[in-house]
Amino acid sequence: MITIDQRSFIPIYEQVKTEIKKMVALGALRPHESLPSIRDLAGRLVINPNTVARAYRDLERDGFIYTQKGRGCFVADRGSGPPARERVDHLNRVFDLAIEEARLFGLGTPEILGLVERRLGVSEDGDGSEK
Amino acid sequence: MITIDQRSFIPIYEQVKTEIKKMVALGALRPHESLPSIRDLAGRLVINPNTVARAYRDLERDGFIYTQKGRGCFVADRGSGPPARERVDHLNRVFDLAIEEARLFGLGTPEILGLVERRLGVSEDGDGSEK
DNA sequence: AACAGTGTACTATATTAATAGTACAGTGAT
DNA sequence: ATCACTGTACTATTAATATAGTACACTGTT
Repeated sequence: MITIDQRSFIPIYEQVKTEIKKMVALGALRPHESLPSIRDLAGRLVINPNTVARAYRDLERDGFIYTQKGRGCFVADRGSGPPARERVDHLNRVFDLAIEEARLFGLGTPEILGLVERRLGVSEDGDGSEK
Repeated sequence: MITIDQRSFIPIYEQVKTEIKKMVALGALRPHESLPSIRDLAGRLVINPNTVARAYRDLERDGFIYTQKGRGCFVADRGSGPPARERVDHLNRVFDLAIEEARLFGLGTPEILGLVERRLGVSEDGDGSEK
């Protein structure tokens, strides 16, 4: 389920937004399915209801969910939500940052490609842990 | 050189710390080499000297640099600094997270590999911007 | 001695994130 | 109507970040 890192620099409401968006993108939450209520989610994450409300408010503003007073919050229809274009841009940013780290570490293009291939193999089946 | 993202959720002093640590790890800054003075770096990054001082103070506490009043700050002599093993683990974590995002987006292994190849091309020479 | 540059140490202020608490209005089942 | 839920809207407070400004002590050069 949704998890929160209290010690992260990323604001909690941003973490909640990211987790919800991930679950929608994954299909773990389907269109028109109801989200946990503000107070319920706040209770489970042991955070303030205001913080969850802030996250839900942002998500509605960005078209990921819609709310009905007195009823709850629901996953929006896929047509809405951010266009694929923005998500592609985001993905590119994520990989650019990873690549930058690798270059700072001194890796060249072929080494980075090899690293990714290895990690892709790892994440194909396993749980991501090596050891 | 060092760059700062004013809109990031990561505190500026943390970004400064990370950049300095990266440069040390890379060898761009060598042991006993002098760091930019607090006021100088603050001027170049257009941030408050107090913020740079905070970063340097943390770096000294963690053993990455040492300071001499009236003279400046210098890179610590380190067999210390994080061992290569930890840095490799870190790099793996960074790429695992990026790959997870890509999978959540619905990309398969070959698509992810293609994406990385494209981004590698981008970061090879240019400034990272597309359009 | 004078000076410029260094780190250090304050005070004060503004902003944001997160909390606590209260209150109100809408929904649906009883 | 009542009740238990829902979202919403406030106020107030705390903590962390970042800023501005001032001052002081130390170093090395002149």
